[in-house]
Amino acid sequence: MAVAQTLFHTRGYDAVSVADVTEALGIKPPSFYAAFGSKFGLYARVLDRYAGTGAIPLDAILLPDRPVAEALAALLEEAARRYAAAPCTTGCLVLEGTRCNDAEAREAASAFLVAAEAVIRRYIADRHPEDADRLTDFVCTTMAGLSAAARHGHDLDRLLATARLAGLAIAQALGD
Amino acid sequence: MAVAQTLFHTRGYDAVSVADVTEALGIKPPSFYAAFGSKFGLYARVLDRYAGTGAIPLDAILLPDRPVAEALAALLEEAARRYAAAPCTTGCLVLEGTRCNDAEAREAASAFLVAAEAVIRRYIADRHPEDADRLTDFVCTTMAGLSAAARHGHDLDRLLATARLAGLAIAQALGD
DNA sequence: AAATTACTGTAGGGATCGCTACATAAACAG
DNA sequence: CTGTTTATGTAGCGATCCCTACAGTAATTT
Repeated sequence: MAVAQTLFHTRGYDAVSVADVTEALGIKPPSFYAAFGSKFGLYARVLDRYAGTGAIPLDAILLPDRPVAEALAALLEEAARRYAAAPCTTGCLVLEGTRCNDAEAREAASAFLVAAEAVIRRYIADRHPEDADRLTDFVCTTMAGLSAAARHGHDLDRLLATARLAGLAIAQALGD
Repeated sequence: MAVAQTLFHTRGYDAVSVADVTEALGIKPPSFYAAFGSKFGLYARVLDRYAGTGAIPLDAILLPDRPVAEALAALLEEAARRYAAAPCTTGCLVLEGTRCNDAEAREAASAFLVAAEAVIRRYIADRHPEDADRLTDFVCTTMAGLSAAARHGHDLDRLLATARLAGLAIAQALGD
């Protein structure tokens, strides 16, 4: 499972073939299909696993007793850190998964994205209801940008600098 | 050529097959290969065409007699407008092209991206040399985010709001 | 008009894709 | 030890991919 997660994260859903997976796992196609059902079946399980291992722990960052602007800035910085943590698995598995060419896989990844957006929006709306929509859009768009930038080769320092600049905008929008 | 550009912009390089193109153009494969050489050959010509038709006119926005922060904010707003202009061809053809699974096509798109980044960096460095690198990263990362958000379905209003928030960060970083 | 060139359509090659039928081997129940 | 079940490996199916050899038509040249 870990190697499959690395494969999908490194190359993306489309670029990983079942043959790649079976070779990496040292199994043959029939064993693969007995275990996971399909390529998408494996991907769905990888997404679940990612939510628990590689994804950003929203609950640990978006704390109720923390200034909203500070929490959102910390979220962006954490994204920068995770997206540049490993040289091969740059960016976000979910965000990158939402743009693959398989409709089923795309929708599965989008479901995780929508769920994360909802958590962020609810957190903001709790104290700044009138800013929740546009700030959620801004945070998620910035995270998508950070994921893309990481894939383009930006290292940790560059991603962090970008995340901090975005944090400035949030602080300003929330009235310092 | 226009229909090919729309095809690549709508579905991405990988998801467009030569059969799709030949059918859309009403020609047969041999005629296609006589005209364009290969799928990549067509894509390279589409990228060139895009630079003149659909891409953002950097020179018209990044004017020397304009405050840098204002120009960069205008650039982001223009990106928001273009990325949401048509319902099918959302996002940026070049930015989306940099993440396809064909190495040759990816590098061709990346070349356009690098060139655009260089223009932006030079424009900033002219008056704010110490901020050029991180502001260029921020602007390009935000544009990548806007392109992704457009593909995720954000409409013009949402993209514009995000772009304006990012503009705030730029103004603040350049000392208001 | 005859001959050469340029082009188009048919048909298919070679490779890879996700996936599976079938036969063989291993593990277990009686 | 026999019989059943489970799992693995071999081999390949049908579809699609990018691309091309070849034959036939149209246009141009002599």
